[in-house]
Amino acid sequence: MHQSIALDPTDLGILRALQNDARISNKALAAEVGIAPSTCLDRVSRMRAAGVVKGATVEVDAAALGRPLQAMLAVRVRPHHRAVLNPFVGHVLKLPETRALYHLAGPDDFLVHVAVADATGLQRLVVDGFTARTEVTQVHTMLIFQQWSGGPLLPPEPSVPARRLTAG
Amino acid sequence: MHQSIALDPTDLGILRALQNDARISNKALAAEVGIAPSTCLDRVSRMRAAGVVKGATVEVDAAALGRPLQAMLAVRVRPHHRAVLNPFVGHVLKLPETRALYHLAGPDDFLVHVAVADATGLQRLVVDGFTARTEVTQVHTMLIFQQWSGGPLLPPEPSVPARRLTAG
DNA sequence: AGTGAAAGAGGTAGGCT
DNA sequence: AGCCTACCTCTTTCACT
Repeated sequence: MHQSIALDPTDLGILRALQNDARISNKALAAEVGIAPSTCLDRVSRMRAAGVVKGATVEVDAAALGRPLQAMLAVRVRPHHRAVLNPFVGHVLKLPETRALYHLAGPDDFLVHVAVADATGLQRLVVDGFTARTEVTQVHTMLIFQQWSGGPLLPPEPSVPARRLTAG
Repeated sequence: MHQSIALDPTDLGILRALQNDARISNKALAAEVGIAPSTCLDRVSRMRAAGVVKGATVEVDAAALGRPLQAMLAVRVRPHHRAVLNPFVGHVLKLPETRALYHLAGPDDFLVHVAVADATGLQRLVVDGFTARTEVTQVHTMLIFQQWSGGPLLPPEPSVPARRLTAG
């Protein structure tokens, strides 16, 4: 871990392809970046070992699962002690409605991305899961109308042929 | 699309396993939920066709790619016309720094999750990519200290054996 | 709908250039 | 380091229950 590896344009091509479709076969991946399958396997293994490539996951349609309503909750927690923050984080991650959690710098301490069945479910989540807790001083609920994901995550300045980077 | 399918506990097990590791082999997946590989293949195909399971993607370590600084930008856009919103969305999705984009109900219209190399990169992104645009009236930058992802996304009330659900 | 078997394709390791 | 080959496992189809 925290290992330093150099990513050349071939590695970046692999990264891009894997982010577009994590289930691509190694053979097809190798063909796409123009190397032999065995070489490709080695490249991917090294990027996995370095921590550049982490787990693969499928995207699931929240609406199709009966959770068509999504929201961002901006939460303020007091006091800002580890003894308070850590249990709060653990609690939020245990909630089945939680999709993502962000610890922020700013007036709002946390942003929680949640998916619920309906307005009643959202109300119950906010009241019972957040404002009921003594460390939570404020919750702002922002409904999500629509969401998009950005393109594949790549290094800044893609024109540079090879950079020494640190995995972490 | 928008097809109605029933998800039984076996389907939910498949969903959970695929969200934990999208690259699991079909054979291992079938063993995990206790069905034959051919049956498992059929289940996954139907969930893909129904839109419940969408594309698979690998998680990439932003810090390892030279983008260790992440932030949420709360953006206000005026006026709220499609002729204004659509080009703004297109612009944001084209930025290489964009990881996700959310259209919200509330005083802030959009939340943009971005990953940059350093504070200078963040400043340039905010100034050149957002406040420079005439439709953008305000940008609040919130640094992300740490982030977590929730568990596998599953239907509400998991005790119900089978529900009729709508993909979309 | 679920299964089992069989043909075909792909993954993976080792040695070589 | 990259590649080729050979083995071997897995995927996928199809007839059957």
